[in-house]
Amino acid sequence: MPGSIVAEFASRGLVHDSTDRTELDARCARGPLSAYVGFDPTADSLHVGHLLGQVSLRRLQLLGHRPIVLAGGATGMIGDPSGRSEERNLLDAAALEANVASISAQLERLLDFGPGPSGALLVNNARWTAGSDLIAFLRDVGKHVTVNQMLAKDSVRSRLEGGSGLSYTEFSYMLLQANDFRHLCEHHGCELQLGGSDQWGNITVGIDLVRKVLGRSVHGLTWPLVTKSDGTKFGKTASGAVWLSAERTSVYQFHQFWMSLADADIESLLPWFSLAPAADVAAALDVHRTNPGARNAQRSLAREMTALVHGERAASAAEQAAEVLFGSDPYAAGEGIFEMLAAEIPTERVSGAIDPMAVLSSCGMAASNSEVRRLVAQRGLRVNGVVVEDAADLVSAPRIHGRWLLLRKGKSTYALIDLR
RNA sequence: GGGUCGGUACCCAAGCGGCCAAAGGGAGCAGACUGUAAAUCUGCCGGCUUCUGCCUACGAAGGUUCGAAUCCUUCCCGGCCCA
Repeated sequence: MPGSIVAEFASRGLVHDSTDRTELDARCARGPLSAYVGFDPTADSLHVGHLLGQVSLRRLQLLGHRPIVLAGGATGMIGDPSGRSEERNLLDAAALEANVASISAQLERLLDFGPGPSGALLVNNARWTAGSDLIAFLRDVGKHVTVNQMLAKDSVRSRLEGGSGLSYTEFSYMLLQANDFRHLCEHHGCELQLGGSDQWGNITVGIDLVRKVLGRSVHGLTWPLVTKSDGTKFGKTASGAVWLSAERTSVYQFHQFWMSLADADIESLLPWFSLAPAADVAAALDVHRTNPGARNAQRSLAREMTALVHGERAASAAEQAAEVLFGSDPYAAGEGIFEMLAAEIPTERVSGAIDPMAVLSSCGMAASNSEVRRLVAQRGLRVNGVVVEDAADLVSAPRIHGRWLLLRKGKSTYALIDLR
């Protein structure tokens, strides 16, 4: 007997809006159901902004239900106006197709695509939308949705009121999404659509369409928007989005992203993202509250998310790297540790004489010579844990294990120089 | 098409002939305090530099002037109003 989605999501504060919960509960009790989350493949990697959707599907899969991930190969060509103040750039079909392909590899680590009633499914709406004919679409889909309904959606209204307007193309987005739900219900028995709260409008259009076309009653559930207490956008750092692809965001950086979450946010983020049982999460938060300085909640979420996305081994490597960097005397660390660190933090191989300015800019520590001077003057640069008083100190600093120099800028920006 | 207001550094925004690499705010970087957090305070924040200057920059191109982000001409782009 699969578990209750409502109970599980509600206990974690993951329900923002939902259709009738008693009905959905009753449906869960009857057996596994299929549920879907969509994403627009606007890049060749997912980022942490997408992760809650995927984790939610995993959560539901662990309850015994079947997750369907929908790649918006067609809708990505349109652009969802929800939560956007301006029209987006349109991507071409080939780019979207390539993106879907590389993202599917990432999804395979997050979800179990094996056979069985709860095996995950990846679908691309380009398959059933790209070749569809306009007249048929207008008759089969457009006929069932009134413009009055569409105009009432927040996403549309805010754009109309905001003066920026929206194109007919974007206006049609919700119809395509509704049709996706209809397609998935008809061909894959999908009965639930999940999404962030900004998707609620689109989801309800789909539910109505399914009822009218297929005469079936399906469900929708949204989670709250992931926000941060300081008002900045979740998943964005100064250097841009935090990606799931190790090529775009190193495992170490990914790990540090979770590690450095604010206390004010971890209380909601831990239950949202962690797949551990609610009781365990509550216990972890209790520990955290008694000693927030230990950052135990952040540490365990960082570990879990890194392991989920990059695997156990990469996660412990990142964790160990962080421990060396933020812990002890670098000279005390074993030789093997540095080999590992080199894979986690920016590392610059240098042969021959060191040119301090060149090295610092090539390893990404500083963008210009004057920045190096500034940094040194402000005592913000360390080699092997010792403050650099003069850029020349870089040349004279003793090499760890005869080979390494560990650079540190400020508190938490590191780089290695390999002088082998 | 006509009118009008505007385009200043990463973003917002002041300046409207010299004292302007350009006020103020935000972002960013560093320091102090801390807990790899938040808040707060301090410094830096175009590039190069012998730290003294030099170079590049106020939408673009020309011009006036000893001197222009500031004045003139043309062009490009955006907002609003009228058609």
